Amino acid sequence: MPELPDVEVFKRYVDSTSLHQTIDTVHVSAEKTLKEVSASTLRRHLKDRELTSTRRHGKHLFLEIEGDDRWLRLHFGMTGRLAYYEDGDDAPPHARLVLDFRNGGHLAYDNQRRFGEIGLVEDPESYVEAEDLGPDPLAGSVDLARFRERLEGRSGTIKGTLMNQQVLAGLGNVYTDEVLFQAGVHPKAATNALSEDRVKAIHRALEHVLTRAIEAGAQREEMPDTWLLPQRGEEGPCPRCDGRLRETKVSGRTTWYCDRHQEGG
DNA sequence: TTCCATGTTCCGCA
DNA sequence: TTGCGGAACATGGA
Repeated sequence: MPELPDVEVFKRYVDSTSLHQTIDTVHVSAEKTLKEVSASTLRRHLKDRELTSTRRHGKHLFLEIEGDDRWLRLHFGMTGRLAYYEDGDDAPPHARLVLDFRNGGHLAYDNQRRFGEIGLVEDPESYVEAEDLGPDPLAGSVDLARFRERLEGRSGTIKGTLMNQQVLAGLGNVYTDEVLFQAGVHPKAATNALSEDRVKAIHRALEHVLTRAIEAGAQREEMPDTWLLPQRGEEGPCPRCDGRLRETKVSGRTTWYCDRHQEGG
């Protein structure tokens, strides 16, 4: 689930539930999820403090800790999510980090698998730089010229390029398929052979898909039925043309595309 | 039981 | 040397 739109929805969720409340107790389990920090250090940085703001870059969510010199960093892997609750019975089943607020609320980072990451970083910018993450496509800095520049010199498939977090931060398997579907470009098209029009179409689809998906709360069932996403998982008629939706593998990932209107493979 | 999964990392190869 | 693509990783559901 957690690609850029999902993480943006998590960000807004934290903003509306968990800011400006004093953290009373910090529960940490499954320490393998911890990256830059030990459980005791994490507790020390969070206890008796408040979260004051949030930032997102690609699939990473950063939470500012009031009066502290570190930000909490959350990455959701394939199955991570957040849950805010007041009644302890509503605690999610695989909570790896729970913040108990003094007002009685709880914010839980839940992750069934161990692919996610919890860390403390100096600030979002230095983390992004240290990890060499590409620009966030919704941060306003990726206009067409910048986008073209990011694709320059890439020799693989367009799908592989778009999923590369060093090229652009935030696209994963599912939304990359959606972007290419809407742009009418085959996922196996060679990045360095794309025409200017194709690059333009991908850029346009990228902004549209991400923005619209966030508006839909990143809920698949809320997305337009002219999209690939709601039909993903079953070979059938394309909602945009007379073609058929097919499954294949690109860069080792299951890939869905229309065999008619997505050209260039 | 076997296969598959929205994530990243690692290894072999060009 | 660099970058690409597939395998591996952990865990549970279909």
